[in-house]
Amino acid sequence: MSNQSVTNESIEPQNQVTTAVDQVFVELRRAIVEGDVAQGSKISEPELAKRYGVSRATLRDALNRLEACNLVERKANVGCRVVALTPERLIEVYQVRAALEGLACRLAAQNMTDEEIANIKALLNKHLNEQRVKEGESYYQEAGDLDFHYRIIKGSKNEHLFNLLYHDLYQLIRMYRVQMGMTGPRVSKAFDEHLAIINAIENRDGELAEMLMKRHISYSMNNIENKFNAAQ
Amino acid sequence: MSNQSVTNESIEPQNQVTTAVDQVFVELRRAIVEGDVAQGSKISEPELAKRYGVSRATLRDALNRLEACNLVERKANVGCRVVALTPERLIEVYQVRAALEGLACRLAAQNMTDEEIANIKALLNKHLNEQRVKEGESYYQEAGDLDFHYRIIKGSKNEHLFNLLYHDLYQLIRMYRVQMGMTGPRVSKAFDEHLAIINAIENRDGELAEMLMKRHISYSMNNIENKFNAAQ
DNA sequence: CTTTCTCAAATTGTCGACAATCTTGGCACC
DNA sequence: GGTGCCAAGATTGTCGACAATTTGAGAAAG
Repeated sequence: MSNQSVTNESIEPQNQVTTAVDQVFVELRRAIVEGDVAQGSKISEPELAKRYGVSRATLRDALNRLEACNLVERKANVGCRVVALTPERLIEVYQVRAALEGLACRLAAQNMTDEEIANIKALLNKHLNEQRVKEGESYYQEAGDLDFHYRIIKGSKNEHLFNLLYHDLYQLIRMYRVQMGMTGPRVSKAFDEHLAIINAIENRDGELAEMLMKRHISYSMNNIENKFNAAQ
Repeated sequence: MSNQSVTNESIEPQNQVTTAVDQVFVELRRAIVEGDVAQGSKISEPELAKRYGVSRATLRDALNRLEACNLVERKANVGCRVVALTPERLIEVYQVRAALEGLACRLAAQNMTDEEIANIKALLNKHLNEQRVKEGESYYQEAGDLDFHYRIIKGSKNEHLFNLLYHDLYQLIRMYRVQMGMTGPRVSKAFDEHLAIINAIENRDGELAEMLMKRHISYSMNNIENKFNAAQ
C-alpha cells in the first residue's frame, strides 16, 4: 500500500467503522460536506434519527462529533444548524490551514524517510500521466491533491498536528471545495507547486518547503475566493 | 472589563454554564487538568456518574467533549483513559502552539485597535508591579500569562483560530504546566518577552511579532522539558 | 508448570420515555 | 392598529433499563 493512491474513504483506515454512532457520523458528515443537506439549514433530531434508523441519543452523539469538526453549530435548548460557508470564514480557515500545513512541511523536511519522499515523487508522476489521459476528469485531481497533502502531513510525524488537520479542518475545507465546484481547474499549476514542495523536502530545506506550501495554499484560497465573488 | 485581568474561570464568559453536561464537563476538565484524577488512569463511567450525581448518558456526553479537547482518549467497547503526558507529546503540542500563536501575533499586528494594544501594555505594567510586591506568589504569573496570550489571540480577530487554540489546545497546555509544577519561574524573562511582542504589534510589525512569539513559546517549552528531564 | 479454552462478570453501546426549555400563534390591553 | 403577554405545541436535555462486547479468572489439556 506504500505507493498507491488513497481515496477519501481509505484516508482513515485505522478507524474501522464499527459502532452505530460512527456510521451515522460518517454518513452525515458526507451528506453535509457534499451539500446533500443545505448549509445553514436547521437539523431536526427526531427527523434525522428516523431517517438513519437510529435512536435520538445515538444521533445526538453523532451531532456532537460533527460539532467538534466544525461542521455544525449548536446552541443549548435551541438546536443544531449546518455551518454557513461565508467568505470571511473561508479566509479564517485557510489562514489556519496555511500555518499548520506550513509547519507540517518544515517537519516533513526533517522527518520523512528517503523512501517516503521517493514514493510521493512516484505518485506525482503517476497522477500527472493519469491527468493527461483523463483531461477534465476532475475526481483524480481532487483525490490526488488530498493524497499529496495527506502524505506531507503524515510525514511530519506529528500525531497531534495530524489529528488537528484531519479532524478539525479538512472536512470543512472539502466542504468549501465541493460546494464551490472546485473541480479540476488549476490542475497543472498545482502539480508544479506540489513538485517544487517535494523537491524542497528532498533537499531537506524545511524553510523553503514551508514557504512554498504556504504560498500554494494561499493560491488555492484565492481560487475559491474568486468563485465566491463570481457567484456573489 | 476592558483593562482588567481575567482568571481562568472568566476566560470563557460567553458560554454561561447552563446544562448539566456543561457543568460535569467543566468540573471534570478542571479535575483532569489539575491532576485530581491521575494522568493515564482509566475512567469508569458508572463510578463517575454516581460521583457527580448524574446519569451515565450525561457523563458520556461530557467525556465526548473532553475527547474533543484531547484530554481523554477513547476506544470503542473498551473505555476511556486520561491522556498520558509524555515528553514527545509535549513537543508535538508546542510545535502546533507556536505555529498557531505565531499566526495570531501576525494577525494581531494588523487587526488590533490602538486601544486594545494600549490596554495590554497597561496590563503588563500592572502585572509587573503586582509581581514585584507578591514575589513568589505564582498564581498571578500563571493567570497573567494566560491573560496576555488570550488577548493576543482574541486580537487576531480570527474566530476559528481562537476556537482551535482554546478548545483543542490550551487546556492540554495548562495540564502540562500545572502538573509539571510550572509555578513562578522565568517570570521576569517572560515579562520582557511579552513586552517585546506587544511593542512589535504596536509598531504593526507582524513578521517580527510572529518570530518573537514563536521564540517565546519555544523558551517556554524548553523550560517544561527541563523539568521533565529533571524528574525523569 | 504453561497454555488455551470457556464462561461469567463487568463495562460499554443503544434505546424509548419523561422532564425542562424554547418557539409561535392568538388574544387581551393600550 | 400596534404591542405585550399567555398558552399550547414542538424541540431539546436527561434519565433508567436493556443489548452487545470485552475482559479476566478458572478449569482442562498438553
